[in-house]
Amino acid sequence: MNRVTPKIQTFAQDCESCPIRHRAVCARCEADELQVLEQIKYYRSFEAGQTVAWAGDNMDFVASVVTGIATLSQTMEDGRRQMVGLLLPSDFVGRPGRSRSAYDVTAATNLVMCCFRRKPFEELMLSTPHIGQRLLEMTLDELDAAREWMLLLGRKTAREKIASLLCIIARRDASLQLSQSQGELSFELPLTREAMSEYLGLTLETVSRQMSSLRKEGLILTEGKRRITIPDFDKLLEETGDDSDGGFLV
Amino acid sequence: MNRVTPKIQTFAQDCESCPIRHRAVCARCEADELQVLEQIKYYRSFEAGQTVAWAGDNMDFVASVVTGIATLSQTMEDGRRQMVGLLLPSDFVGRPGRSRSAYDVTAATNLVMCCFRRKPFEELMLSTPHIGQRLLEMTLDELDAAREWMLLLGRKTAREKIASLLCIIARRDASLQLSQSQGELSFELPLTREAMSEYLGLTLETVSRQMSSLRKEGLILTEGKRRITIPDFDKLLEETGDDSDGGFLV
DNA sequence: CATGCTGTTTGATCTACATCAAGGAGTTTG
DNA sequence: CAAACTCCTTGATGTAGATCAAACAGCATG
Repeated sequence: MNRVTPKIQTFAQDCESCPIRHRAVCARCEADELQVLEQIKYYRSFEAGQTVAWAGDNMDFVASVVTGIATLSQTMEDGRRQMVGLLLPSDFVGRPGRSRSAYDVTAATNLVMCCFRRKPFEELMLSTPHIGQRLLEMTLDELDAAREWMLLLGRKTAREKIASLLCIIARRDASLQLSQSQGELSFELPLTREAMSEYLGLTLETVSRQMSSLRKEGLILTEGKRRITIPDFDKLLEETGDDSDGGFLV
Repeated sequence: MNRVTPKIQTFAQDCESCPIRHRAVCARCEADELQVLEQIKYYRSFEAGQTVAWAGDNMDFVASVVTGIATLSQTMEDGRRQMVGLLLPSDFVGRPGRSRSAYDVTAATNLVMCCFRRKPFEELMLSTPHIGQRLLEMTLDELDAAREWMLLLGRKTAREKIASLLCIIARRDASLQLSQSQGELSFELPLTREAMSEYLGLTLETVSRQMSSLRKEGLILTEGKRRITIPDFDKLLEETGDDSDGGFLV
């Protein structure tokens, strides 16, 4: 009973050609739509730390992450920051119509995005119901993730927050590499301590202390600053405070 | 320059007949769709405190709030609770397909919901693109609200949290009653101190203390336990920590 | 090879909020 | 109209995590 994989959809089952959402199974792509998408799409690369869009920008494109990681953040006037979303490969950003809120979109690692110019994309959406359907599914998943995160932010301890984040990243990472040894997971942390703290509603010092504490207790192993190995995933999962079968998904 | 109203869509502009979303302007209702919706809809009433659906239930309906207020909560194994959504009249609950997460849905006040049986609703959605469109818009708004709330949960002080909540409820309430004296808002708090604490990630004692503190400073006036009057909305808004023009929407 | 520079760790101290505890105000109930 | 209930307030005390501060590790730079 391996609890790591079940909830994970791997790229293996994906529709490679659907640029909207590689992650999910897509059996509805039709040639002419894809052709239109082909015409309005273009790629953009960003270096780690570069800003994709500032809060308040009128983004003239919508995009999906091809490789790398981007973060979605809000900032208060006095500089307090809260990350509100983590964009991993196949995740989508941008919305039809106006958003009331404004987020910074920042590359956490080197990043490649597949962009679609907004206007033609919106037109395509109107004429192609299933693209709207797809976006609805994705948005509902994001909403679920945001609400899980609200529980984390509002009620979890620092230790539980860290454990939760590590489990989520490990899960997502494992879903990309089909090879994984039983129970043991190893991955490169894509976030600095500061970015983690912004995500978890903590300070970077607290993040560092909790990481050290997990390390001392043998729940995680580290090589250098970024390489993390989880010798026993289930054991770390117990530290998250989640129901044992709660399937987090970011 | 009245900052209270601008972001609020009033019922005045609403399409009364569209059961999906009264709040937004709907110019796309077509007779035959409405007829189908008519056939599959039914009303349910709940008393304050009653549970509409438990976490883990397979809800066999989707629904929109007609009158009253419902809350969406998650609970951890050890009983820690976090409210993740507040459903006000015209808000929608339920989703096509399965949700990974499970929420309790509870009536905070007496509640009337307009329900649609799930199966036929989903079928209607497939055959009627604009209903999906509408749901996408609503879901994106909810996602924005959830993300605003993440900022609140992760980074705001207790005082800022209370001020934010009061401003949000006052705004929503004002949008329902067209009559409002300049700057002064008065409303009935639909939540107990405990419910507020669950929403804000605080304890009920802290909520009570902060309310008292705001009262002592004259930022709010109270009659009994529930009636709140905000003599100067802008002043209270300054306590929220938000950008002055940040338009919260729940 | 010193000189930064960026990201991290660890320690000492402080504080906002939680926790524990008691009592009050407004109801419903017998 | 007492008893019991629910919801709220206020006080005393405890603590998780913030803040302040110093130093270190890995890298790039001149």
